[in-house]
Amino acid sequence: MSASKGKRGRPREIDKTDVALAALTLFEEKGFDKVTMNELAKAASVSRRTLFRLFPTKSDLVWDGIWDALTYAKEQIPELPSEGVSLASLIQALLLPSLSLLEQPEQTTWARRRLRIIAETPSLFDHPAFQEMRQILTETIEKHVSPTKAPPELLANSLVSVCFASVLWWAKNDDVMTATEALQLAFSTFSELHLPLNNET
Amino acid sequence: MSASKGKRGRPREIDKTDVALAALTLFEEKGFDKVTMNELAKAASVSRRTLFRLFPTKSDLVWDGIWDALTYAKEQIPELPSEGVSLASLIQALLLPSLSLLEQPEQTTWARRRLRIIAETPSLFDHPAFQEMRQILTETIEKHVSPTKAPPELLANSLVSVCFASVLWWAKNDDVMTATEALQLAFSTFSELHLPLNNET
DNA sequence: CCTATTTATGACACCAGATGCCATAAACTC
DNA sequence: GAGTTTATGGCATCTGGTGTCATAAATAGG
Repeated sequence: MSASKGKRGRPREIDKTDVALAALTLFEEKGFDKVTMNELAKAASVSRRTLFRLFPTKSDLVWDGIWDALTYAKEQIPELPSEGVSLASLIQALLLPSLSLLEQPEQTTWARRRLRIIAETPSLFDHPAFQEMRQILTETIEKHVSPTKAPPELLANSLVSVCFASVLWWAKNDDVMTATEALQLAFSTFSELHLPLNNET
Repeated sequence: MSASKGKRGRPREIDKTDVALAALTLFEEKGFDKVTMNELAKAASVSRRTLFRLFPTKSDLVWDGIWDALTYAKEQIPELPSEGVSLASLIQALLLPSLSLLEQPEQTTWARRRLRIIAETPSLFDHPAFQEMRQILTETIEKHVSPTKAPPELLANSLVSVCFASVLWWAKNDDVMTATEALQLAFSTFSELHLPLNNET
């Protein structure tokens, strides 16, 4: 399972997932902010320094393992028609499938535990990978989607946010509906919205 | 201008806004993360401890002064009809007016400077006041808005996120349109979206 | 088997944000 | 002027995060 593929040096002795799991449990018990890294290192029988090498930031202990979704979305971009894509198709081709990754039986238990911790900890709401996601989505909208009235960057950021909100909500209410259904519901509610536009030219 | 209203003790000697202004300038020059609190204290001729008393967190140096918008939204809630409000009316009554507060001539210059710094610094994307905003909006939707297909909490969180995205976008592109127009555009784009709903019962 | 290389690990020191504690200085009320 | 209230500053400490260096363990090659 480890990367012992003809590589030279000493192979990894510590299982990252074990450490992350111990961390998740502690976070659930005491709350993310109340758990210190020293404490965590002791609980996982690892030195503090090694813990930081495995997970450069405390937040990575929670976020690691959720980002397959992002990877998936990136991989699907080349499959898009080169132009004239509708926003709805973009959501269907990139966003919805990403969300449903979280619902794969293999991952969904861990993913929900992680997301519930995130939902309870606003300081975890942002993650560097989001920045990448916003930028990629902006570029994709600019290149592939037929022009809309709203600027691509605004759309991309809004889409990412609504996705995130949907996923967090799902993690706390997975008995009600799936993550993809939550996202669809959010958007369908917005579509029934008719705000008067004041175009003052 | 200071709160010297028949109050007892020693009056404030330091002008908070002066300190915040010096901070903003430094942030703009070097980037939020590259400015240290020690440095800042020296630049503002205040002791480190006093600086932290004035602004409990570094992020407050940027966020303080933007939250009149939140206060305004809270004040408007009692004015809502007790039930049967549409989501569109809610947006019009609470969210859009809050945004337009940022465009008041007196505040807009500072507000945009602050927001531009926030836009460039993902670690500033969340602020404790957002939590309050999400919760208030959730409760307001539950009590005043006629039931929608989407759960109130999901709607509230999405709305807050889209507002925030719109405001950030506006701060970077204030020459193109106003913040309220940006928000309207975002929603109107979403309205034209028709995602197929897969209700698998 | 021995050596050189690669890598994981751990101990130590250090920076930066944040907080608690205590002493002091400057008003303000009486 | 005496006592009270409040702002301020210095100090110590906690916590997340990083750099550095030495050491231990495993592998490839002779």
